[in-house]
Amino acid sequence: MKAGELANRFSVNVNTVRHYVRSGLLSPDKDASGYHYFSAEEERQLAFILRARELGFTLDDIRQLLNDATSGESPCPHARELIELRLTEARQKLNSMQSLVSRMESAVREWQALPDCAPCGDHICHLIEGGHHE
Amino acid sequence: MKAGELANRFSVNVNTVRHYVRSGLLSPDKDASGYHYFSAEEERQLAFILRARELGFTLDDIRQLLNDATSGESPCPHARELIELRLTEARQKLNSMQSLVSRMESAVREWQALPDCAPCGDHICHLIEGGHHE
DNA sequence: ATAAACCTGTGAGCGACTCACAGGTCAAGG
DNA sequence: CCTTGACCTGTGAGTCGCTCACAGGTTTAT
Repeated sequence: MKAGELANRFSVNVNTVRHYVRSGLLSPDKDASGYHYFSAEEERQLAFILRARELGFTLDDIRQLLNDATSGESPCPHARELIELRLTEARQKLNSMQSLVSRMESAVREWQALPDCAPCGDHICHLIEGGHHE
Repeated sequence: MKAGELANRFSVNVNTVRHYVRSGLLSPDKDASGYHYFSAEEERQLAFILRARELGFTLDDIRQLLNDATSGESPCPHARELIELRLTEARQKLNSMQSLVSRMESAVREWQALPDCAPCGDHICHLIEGGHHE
């Protein structure tokens, strides 16, 4: 199977597949004319990569898990450590996204009652500068 | 006021200040020896930038708002449009972060009952490959 | 024979910093 | 006067995970 076909089968951009090849997550053989040949094993490996990505692993994490597996080690202990790490990070990011969204929603709400400002030199945009709530 | 002092006053990394200078959001004059001189106006402008950043505007957005203001236009209409745009994006990102976190939490929960796998050739990591729920 | 539709590697762009580096400037202490 | 150290400068590159563009090679259909 060639790159485009594999990409189609998994509904990902062909450039994503090529990115994984470039960064060593997939290592397909090449045929005589230089085209990549993705075997069933590569296919399974791509499925693994995509599932791991869905679970919040970084590509570096995935590289490490794949290295474990190919060097005969169980990747599971690393997977457990890494997912805890990524989950902590994801929760932090989620929190900051939540406060961002509510900050933005408050601003939009407050701005509805406010007129546009004319540029008068003592502020840049009173909407933005005005509503501090800390 | 020089870069480091300004950065301290606003509790931001001095490199952030320098980044804003480099990308044209701040345009301090320079003294004879080549050092940047941040006036009270620059200071107010940095405060504006930081507040806008808190409200989810991109640096490009902020650049546009500053351009409006310096070209004598009221930035408020743009601010209103842009914040709606960024809010929509932020909500989408928040949603995807929420589903990511719950996917990760489910995985961690399920994995507690599962043993580490030995690498047996027909899977890479059964923890990761196992639990699809779509 | 030629055009369309693939494929290849490589380089660059996204966003908002952050760090590293080489070199200039300045104040304080000996 | 000189050195040390702390600051400053511009520039280049790294982060992350793609995504696109480009120039050129291959294959397939007409």
